[in-house]
Amino acid sequence: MQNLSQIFSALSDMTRLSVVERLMAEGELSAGDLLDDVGMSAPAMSRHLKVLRRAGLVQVQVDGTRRLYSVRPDAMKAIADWTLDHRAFWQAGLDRLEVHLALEEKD
Amino acid sequence: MQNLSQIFSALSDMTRLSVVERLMAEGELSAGDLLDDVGMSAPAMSRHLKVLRRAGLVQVQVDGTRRLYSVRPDAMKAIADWTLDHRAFWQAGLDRLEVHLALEEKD
DNA sequence: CCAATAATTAACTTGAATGTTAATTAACAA
DNA sequence: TTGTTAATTAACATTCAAGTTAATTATTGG
Repeated sequence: MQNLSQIFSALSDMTRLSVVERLMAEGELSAGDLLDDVGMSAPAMSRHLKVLRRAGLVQVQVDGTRRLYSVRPDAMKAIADWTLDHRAFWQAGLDRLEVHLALEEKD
Repeated sequence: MQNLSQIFSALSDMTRLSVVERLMAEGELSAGDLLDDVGMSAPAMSRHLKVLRRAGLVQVQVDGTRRLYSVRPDAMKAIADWTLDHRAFWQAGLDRLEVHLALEEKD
């Protein structure tokens, strides 16, 4: 599994975040499929996919002349794990906020 | 709440990711405190903090000449929510992987 | 008021990221 | 083989990110 900041870096671009979300929703897609309606050249998309690959967020399966991309579940889990590792912090914080709002309502 | 890609962008830098983790572990710290052992100029850190602020990841509380920074729980929750929104995807993927590994063990 | 401390903003340099078009590689099909 | 399609790599231009030092703002204490 890759570095977490590298994963975040890969997702810091709207194009790449959209690609990942689309792959999770629609399953594996080719580089050409991912190009639809994006208004971007093929080489540009190819490089975005390379960034996602190197971050460990997607994997490729060769299918003839096409490359089928899909999201790696373990990469998504790495992010989920990180948030859950700190859940005690943000859960407590949100609870405090809720109490605060509840008290404010009384005024 | 800010854009998710903006949050990821803020966390894509190791310095900033470390700052966020340190703030979650130690509670609120001043800009000067955060500078310790980082080997970086104050202006550089100041700008990292600005990035985190604009992404909605941290908040500031003025205390005399110091600025006390802390992590905003709702920002962390936004990331957690995103991963959980797609949990069905990566959970299923990991289960499949587990089955795969279990079957491989039999050989 | 004046000096000291904390932090930010300004100005500048440098390296990385992102897009383009052109060229290259690889697989398939006539 | 030859031509077509899919995708990537090469080369280049431009914009953005991140660091530095110097200057500025704001608060506190003598």
